[in-house]
Amino acid sequence: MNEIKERLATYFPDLLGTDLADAIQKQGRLENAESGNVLIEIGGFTRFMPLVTKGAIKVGREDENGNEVFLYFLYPGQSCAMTVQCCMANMPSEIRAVAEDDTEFIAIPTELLSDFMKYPQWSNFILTTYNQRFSELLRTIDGLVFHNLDERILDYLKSKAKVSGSSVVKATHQEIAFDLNSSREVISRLLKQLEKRGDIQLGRNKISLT
DNA sequence: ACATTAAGTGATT
DNA sequence: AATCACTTAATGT
Repeated sequence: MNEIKERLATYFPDLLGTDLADAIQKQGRLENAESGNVLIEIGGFTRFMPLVTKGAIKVGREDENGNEVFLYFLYPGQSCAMTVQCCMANMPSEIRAVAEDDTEFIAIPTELLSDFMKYPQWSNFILTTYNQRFSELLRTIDGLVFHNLDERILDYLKSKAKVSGSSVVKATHQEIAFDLNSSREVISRLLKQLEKRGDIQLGRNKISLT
């Protein structure tokens, strides 16, 4: 049994069965990325669609002034709905995808995507990931609309903790500010409040969830 | 010991 | 909540 099929069985069991798994095994490639590697750049054309099998991928957007906004994380068993959208329409990417951790994924060449739609397992999978992303986006938008920056920080930290599997998050206030499109000072002050409330504990370059 | 980088603070808008 | 100007604290060389 080859590596790709093993990964599918573990993280994408719904895709197993019939010819689909064979096609993925044959045409897909197992790839690794180091933490910080940019997988998809804004305005770039994507050559593959990633199925995450290890680590996590951070997906973000940028406004016209170059401010970056964090959208969501992709975990093992998930994929990027945006890729499908812009690949099928042959449009440049609207988002940026960066490996948050040392990450492994199955890369599926984009030219196969429309072809894969003939497999019911695949079209179902696409619909499911679409729904998941949509829900996550709604949550993020809620935070934006209601200006609950402290809540957003907490959410962000929890997500990060999930990625590393540890309750200690390694990040500087500046990095958080960048991801949440805020300023370092504001993040520092809000983090201080959260610490006073007992939600977190601050250290240099690290934050512990409690 | 010194330079660099992260974090804290007060004032202003 | 953001920005500025500055201070203080931690860390690397």
